[in-house]
Amino acid sequence: MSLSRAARDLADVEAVFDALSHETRRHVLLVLHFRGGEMTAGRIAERFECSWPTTSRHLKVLVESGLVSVEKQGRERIYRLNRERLAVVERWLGWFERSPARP
Amino acid sequence: MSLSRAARDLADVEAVFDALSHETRRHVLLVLHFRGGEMTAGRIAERFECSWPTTSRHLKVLVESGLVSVEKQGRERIYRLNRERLAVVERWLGWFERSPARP
DNA sequence: ACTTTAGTTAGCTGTCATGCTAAATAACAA
DNA sequence: TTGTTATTTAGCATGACAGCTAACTAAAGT
Repeated sequence: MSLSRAARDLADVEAVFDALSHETRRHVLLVLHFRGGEMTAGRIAERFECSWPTTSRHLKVLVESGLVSVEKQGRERIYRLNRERLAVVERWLGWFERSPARP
Repeated sequence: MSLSRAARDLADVEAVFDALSHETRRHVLLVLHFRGGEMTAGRIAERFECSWPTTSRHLKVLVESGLVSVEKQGRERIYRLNRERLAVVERWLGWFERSPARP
């Protein structure tokens, strides 16, 4: 059973904003971006204070939000930034450009 | 003792993304926008399922993030959308437009 | 086969957010 | 002053989340 378009959009917004609500996750996205868009889990984790499993879970949240994707390569996992996915945020902000109904 | 600019920026991003992480709060902002930018607490609350105190707390979070401000008028409180504050999000997104360091 | 390397999953814990109801405040109306 | 309306604060219960360590999986090296 598939969701309506509106419901899907809402779920996207939910997932993306939820992922962005944690400083570590926002930071991961920036690190990914400034390192060229892709890195292995290990190279990401070594840049953060928290334990590796904790970072791993943050990455999972990011993947589930669609902001990042993973590809397994040998025993490594390569995380890749999906820049286009940030459009979810831009689209949401776009509502505030539309002129409100007048009183 | 004042925070450095960078620390203030970081705190702003934190507060704003945190405020935006809850669907109800995002919804409040949209309602405010489409109703012309300002509403009393009561008129906001009546549009939401959750109890009035719960909405009230959401409003508080929004105010603390700077996305909304309040003004007391008689026994009512008027909540006002601060559209410019959404620039915090835009600025953050702006990082991803900057070209990453090349490898 | 055994070890090392890369990374995730499981399970636990403490903290914090969210929801509720009931009580408090504060302005206005009678 | 008593009551009513508007709204917040207090206090509590529940649940989600983030952190940790330990255990697990899976690929690669020896």
